[in-house]
Amino acid sequence: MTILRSPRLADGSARGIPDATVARLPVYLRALNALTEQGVSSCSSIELAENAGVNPAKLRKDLSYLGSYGTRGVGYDVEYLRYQIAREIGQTQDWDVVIVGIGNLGSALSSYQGFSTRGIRVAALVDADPQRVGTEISGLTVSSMDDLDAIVADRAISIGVIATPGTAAQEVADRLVAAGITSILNFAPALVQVPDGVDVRKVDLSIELQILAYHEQRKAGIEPKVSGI
Amino acid sequence: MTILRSPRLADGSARGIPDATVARLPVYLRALNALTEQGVSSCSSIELAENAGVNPAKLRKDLSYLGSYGTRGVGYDVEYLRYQIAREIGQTQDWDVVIVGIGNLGSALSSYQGFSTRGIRVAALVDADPQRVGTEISGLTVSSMDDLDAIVADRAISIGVIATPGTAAQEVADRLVAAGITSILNFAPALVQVPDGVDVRKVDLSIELQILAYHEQRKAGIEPKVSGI
DNA sequence: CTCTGTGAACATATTCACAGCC
DNA sequence: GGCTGTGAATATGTTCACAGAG
Repeated sequence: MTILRSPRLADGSARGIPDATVARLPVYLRALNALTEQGVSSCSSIELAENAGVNPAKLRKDLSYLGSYGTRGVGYDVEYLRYQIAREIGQTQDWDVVIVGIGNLGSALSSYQGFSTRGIRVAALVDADPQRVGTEISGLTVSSMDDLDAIVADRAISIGVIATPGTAAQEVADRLVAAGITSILNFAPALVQVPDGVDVRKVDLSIELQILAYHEQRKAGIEPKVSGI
Repeated sequence: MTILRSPRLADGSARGIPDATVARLPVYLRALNALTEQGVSSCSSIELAENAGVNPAKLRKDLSYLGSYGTRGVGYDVEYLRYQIAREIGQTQDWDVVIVGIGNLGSALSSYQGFSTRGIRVAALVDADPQRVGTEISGLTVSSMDDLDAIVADRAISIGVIATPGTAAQEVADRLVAAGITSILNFAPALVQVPDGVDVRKVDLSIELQILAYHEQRKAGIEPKVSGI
């Protein structure tokens, strides 16, 4: 939740892309990859927007924050645009992440197929439970929490994933920050406090379903009222 | 992404709570539960906001959409507010969900501890792979896709979770909708199209990390420039 | 003529600041 | 006096609609 702000474009190189746009750039990248696989080498904002599931105007506005990478009257060169977005979001390099908490969810994340093609490399697994330390999960050996500092330093890891129970989340976040991690993806159902300069994003599996349940309830509750339609 | 809209409060009973507020209500519920466990029976908007990780004004505005459940000069009764929010988001009942795709992620979701206490009950597991059908995961037997219609109908399930590879996602979504599912949580890295009236929410594990990577890149790239501070 | 890039209009969300009740 | 509930102000995000490049 502690996300850096810089939405105004100042001088030359510092861009300042809106958060909402940043969150969609990976979606566009995926859509462009799909088009490449289909052998499409050029596309309009309408086609790309369809593949990404957004409104074409929104897509064009989003891309306009990066620069003018299209051709008026023609559209976008798929490969060129793909490279430009990849460069913008740092996908020209791989990012190493360390996962803390190798329970069911942590194990699933460790072997998640979708990461490698998106510039994410699971570089290390850490767990507090001595029973799990030494275990091998999809080619990686689970390390002890005591080795966290060394792992983060040695492999120059800046992104950590918390996949522990909620009760351990804050403690783990503190350890990650102390080890030098500056970005955290938190799957634990708990709020974690971090110092300024550290970004946290939260994925809460229950909350997503609770939101759907809310809408379900409304559907069920409202339909009887709208008997005319 | 196809979320029903009704932000305007019309006559009496139809409320119309903003999406952003709906997404935070489960967070408040969790914070209230935490306070109850600590033996706190009353709290101010400031205390609750701290526990939920939001601004107190935002919290008060969010709660104002539900009604006036606080007492001026005093604060909120934890138990009473907890009940009111629970009722609003449909947490006074349990919601059955069916998970499709029992790979690593699907298995992890099946045994996720956080659901049961949040009104979510994993009622059925389904997989297209005959090898997996019949397997038992945390007390549930994996069923065949052929049985999907019967399962959804018999257990009156309205929420489905897609945990398949991206390539299967649209096919699975179609099957879920055909079976009568009206809300889908999609973990597959793919866009799914659904008819009007069906809600889809998407959780994309890669994208969350890619967004963090973007911010990491900025931190790394910008610091050398801001040498004065 | 086609399709991008973008100012302007609109919609939603957040935060401020204070009136009103306890 | 203290804290909620909320109008008003601000910030952010989305969509429209069209000027302008090719």
